[in-house]
This record gives sequence, structure tokens and C-alpha cells, in this order.
Amino acid sequence: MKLTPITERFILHWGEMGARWGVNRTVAQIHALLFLAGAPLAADEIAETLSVARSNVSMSLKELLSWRLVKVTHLMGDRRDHFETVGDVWALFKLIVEGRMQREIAPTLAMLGECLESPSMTQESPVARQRIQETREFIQILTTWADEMLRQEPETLMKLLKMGAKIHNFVRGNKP
Amino acid sequence: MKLTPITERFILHWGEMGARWGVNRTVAQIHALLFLAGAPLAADEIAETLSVARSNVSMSLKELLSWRLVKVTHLMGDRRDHFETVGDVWALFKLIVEGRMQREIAPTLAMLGECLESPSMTQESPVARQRIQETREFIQILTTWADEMLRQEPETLMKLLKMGAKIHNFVRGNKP
DNA sequence: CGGAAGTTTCAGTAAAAAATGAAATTTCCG
DNA sequence: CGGAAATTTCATTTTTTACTGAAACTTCCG
Repeated sequence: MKLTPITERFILHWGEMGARWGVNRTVAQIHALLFLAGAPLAADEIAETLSVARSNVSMSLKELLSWRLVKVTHLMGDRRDHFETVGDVWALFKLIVEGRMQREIAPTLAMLGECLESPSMTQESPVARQRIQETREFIQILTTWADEMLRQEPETLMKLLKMGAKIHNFVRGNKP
Repeated sequence: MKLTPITERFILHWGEMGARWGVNRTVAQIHALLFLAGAPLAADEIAETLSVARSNVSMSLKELLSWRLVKVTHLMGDRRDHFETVGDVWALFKLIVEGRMQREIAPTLAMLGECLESPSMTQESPVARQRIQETREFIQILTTWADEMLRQEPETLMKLLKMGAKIHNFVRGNKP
């Protein structure tokens, strides 16, 4: 399958972005391709379109599947697995954030907790102790908040975001 | 300077986290070291403490300086530059988010805009067009919101976060 | 001005990450 | 069951990224 110039640009940029945020470039590109294709593709097609080894596609899809960003589908009369991604940008974002929270933020919180509870914590300077403590509190607040936000319906969330500045006034006790 | 076990653990984890989010490991480690040290350190001291080449420290500090995460200080009677980082976790977070928005989100928005305005956009499938469009809208809403949030005082922001679920009710028009 | 202390640059090297492709494995159908 | 199609695994290679250390540069002081 040949890519149009815009699709190509989008995919390349997406790959680049992925790389900057710690996602393998090919994985991000495959995701972008599925996103724009808007229809299930077979691994072969993906490999051909992106000029990437079939095995690389296999591994990348495995990763995307494990993150739930991609699902397997079957097409009538085709024995091969086909893959498609969530089309709703909001849902996608949610999945990505949830995944990273679980895989990265949770272990960090665990580490901070262990540090703070460790007996050798007493050896640390007051500054270090306070900063570790504050870091944990900060991350805790942020994750609690994020969890709550992610539990909302996209619609509600949308409203919240669009409010933005107004919330500021609300909090300060001013009139809207 | 010898690291205590906890400081070491924190620094190693921070470096690891950085790596997962697209930040050079050494850069992240230096930042963590300055964060816990809570006092200005000379580049030499950093290099020695982290067992890293002096030149590496120089380049990494340059990067941290360019991101405004680190500042240069001078100590009485010492000709060497000393470096320290923002101690306030909130301020730190703000700096990091602002930086990434500018450096990464802005170019993405630009790319999406160019795609959507390109004449060759007409060649694209309806699905692709719609998804590119929606992606842009999503990122726009999110950045606008983030900009507003980051403009708030830490205190206000803190309240907002702590509200969390209550805001949900507020939006839905229920009683608190 | 001379030179010591401090810093940065950058070419070369080392380490890490990603991609390939051949071989092994699984799946499915007659 | 036999074997073709599809898929996955993994040792090897390629590519990318990070790090080092020698050399160049800058700053500051006597």
C-alpha cells in the first residue's frame, strides 16, 4: 500500500514524537498508520507499507496489544490476523496515560515510599528528606487527580477542560 | 562526595525514569543529585559523585540550563561555577511541562495545521481527514487548558487538584 | 603579559537500542 | 495426520545514542 504525502508526514512525525517520549519509533509509526487507515490491516500490509521487517511488525504489534492500543480482528475469508486501533482520540489518550501511570508512576511511588520508610532514612540530610517527602506527596496528588479525571466520561472531561480559567475563579470564590 | 544508599537509589531511579521519558540518563541523574543536595555543587563534584566524565557533566548541565531546570551560582572564595536546581516540586513540574510543550507539542500542532491546510488534503480518505482534524482539536484543547493551569499559583492549582471528584459533580450540576 | 584554573568542544569509542532474517513454532485445513 | 500458511522467536547486524578524553578555548589574577 502506497502512502499519500500527508499520511506519510503524519506517520513520520508520530514516530519521531514517540521516540522523544520513550516509545520505539516503529511502534509509534505502526500505531499512526492504523490510526489513519481507520480499518484493520494485516501485519504483512503494515510491514510493506512502512518498509519494515515483518518480524519487527510482529514484535511492535505485540507491544501495542499489551498496551491495549491495538486490537486483533478477523476478516471474512482471510486467515490472517488484522489489527486496528482505537479511533477515538480521547479514548486513546486515556489508554496511553493509564498505561504509563501503571508502568512508570506506580513503581516510582513505590520507590519513594520505600525510601521514606527505610531505617537508613535518618542518615539523610533534612533537605533530602523533605524533598523526597514532597516529591511523593506531589506525585500522589497528581495520580489521584488523574485517576479521577480518567474515570469521567469524555463529555464531562471535555467540559472540565473547556472551563479552564473559569475554574480558577470558582476556586478563588469569585463570581464567574 | 559519597552518596548514601537512599540518595543513590533515588538518583538511579530518577535516571531510569528520565530514560523512559526521553531524557538522557545522565542529565536526569545530575538533576536528581542537585535536587537532593539542596545546595549548589561544582561540576567537578558532580562528575566525581556520579562517576561520569567531566565533559559529560558539562554538556548535561548545559542542557539542564537551557531547560531552566538548573541555575548557575557563585560561592564566595570559589572561582568555579556552581549549579543548583529549583527545590519546589511544583515549580519544577511546571518548568518541565512548559518546556516539553514548547519543544514538542507546538511543532506537532504546527504539523497538524499544515496537513489540514495542505491542498493535497483532499486526496486523503474521509477517515484520515477526520482523525487528523480531531487530533488537532484534542491537542489544542489540552494545551490551552494546560497553559491556563500553569499560569495559576501553586496554591490555587493545589486546590484544583484536591477538588478532583467534586468538580465532577459541579460540572454535572449536582450538589457538592 | 603569562600562565594557572576552569570550562567547553568535538572526534573517536563504547554502549544501548532497534531491526533484520533465518529458523522454529503454531495454526488451520483437507 | 501432513503440510502449507501464518506467525513468532532470537542470534546477529545495524543504527543510534551516549560517553570519554585530549585539545582548544576562556577567564581571571599576579
